[in-house]
Amino acid sequence: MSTATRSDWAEEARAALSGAGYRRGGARATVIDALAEQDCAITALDLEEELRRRDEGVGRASIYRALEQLEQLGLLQRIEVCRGTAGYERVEPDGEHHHHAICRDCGRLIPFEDRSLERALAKVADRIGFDASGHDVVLRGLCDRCER
Amino acid sequence: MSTATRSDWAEEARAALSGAGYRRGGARATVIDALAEQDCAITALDLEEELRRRDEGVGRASIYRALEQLEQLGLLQRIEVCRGTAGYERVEPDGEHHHHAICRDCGRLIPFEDRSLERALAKVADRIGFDASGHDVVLRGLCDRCER
DNA sequence: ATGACTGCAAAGCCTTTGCACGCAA
DNA sequence: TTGCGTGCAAAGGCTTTGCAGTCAT
Repeated sequence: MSTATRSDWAEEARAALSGAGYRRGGARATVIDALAEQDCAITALDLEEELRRRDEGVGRASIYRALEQLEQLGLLQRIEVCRGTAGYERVEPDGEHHHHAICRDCGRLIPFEDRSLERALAKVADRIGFDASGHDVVLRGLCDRCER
Repeated sequence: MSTATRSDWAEEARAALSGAGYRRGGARATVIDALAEQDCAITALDLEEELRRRDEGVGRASIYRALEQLEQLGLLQRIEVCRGTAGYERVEPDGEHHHHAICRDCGRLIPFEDRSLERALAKVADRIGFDASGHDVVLRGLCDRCER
């Protein structure tokens, strides 16, 4: 198990942004803190709503801009959660990550990790000579609640 | 190696549609024939353009509708090729399928197959108790042309 | 003082929907 | 004849961009 914590991620994000020449801005700071607390992928619009509920409202454009910058720096991973809608989640400093099973009925995201899947992915990238910096895996089907 | 051919797929598609109670329509037939010829994923808009070039133009709405119906019947798989844009490709009758490495520089799609990856995916779905009917795998990084 | 950051509104882009007409069955 | 299939145009939904005001450095 990893020893990384969520605040490590926020710390790393701030450092990376600063290193990349970004200034410190209120909206982006709010977005980073909110992302640090998420357990799984969240969409830009859900994030906007959550922040508004907490009275930390941030302009929609600022949210999208922050997400894009963080993704660019390799701090966030973007995944498609519904048709045409993107979700974002932290990329952990130690490389630890998970994938998702997505229920086609209720849309629920079920995160999972699997070592042998990771090994297979690394091997295939090597085999085909592709310099893979990352990968997405999504299982599609019915979750245990919807299956019955 | 599979013995399935592309016309098998078109055949199967027509049969499945007919079995599902769909009538035979010109626009959908054109879309099916065009899909049968593709080597890899194609977007709705690229398909529209290709058909127009061939003077077999089909209304955009009809293309989207056909793609959706075919996906619903399990004859097409939808994958996200660019941010917010979907590509579609045939699901072969024998279950054979491939995945993609996508170059983040030039956007090129490099298809690949891998048995042990498939095994790992099947095992993990089983392990977490998820009734997976399908899966997406995308490797992200730089292709051999852009790496240098 | 300079230039990045922010929020609002407008524009963009892919996709879906409404509707009238045409065609398969 | 019935109602599915089609095409056009309009509407939707998510995301990006333009711009003027604000704030960090």
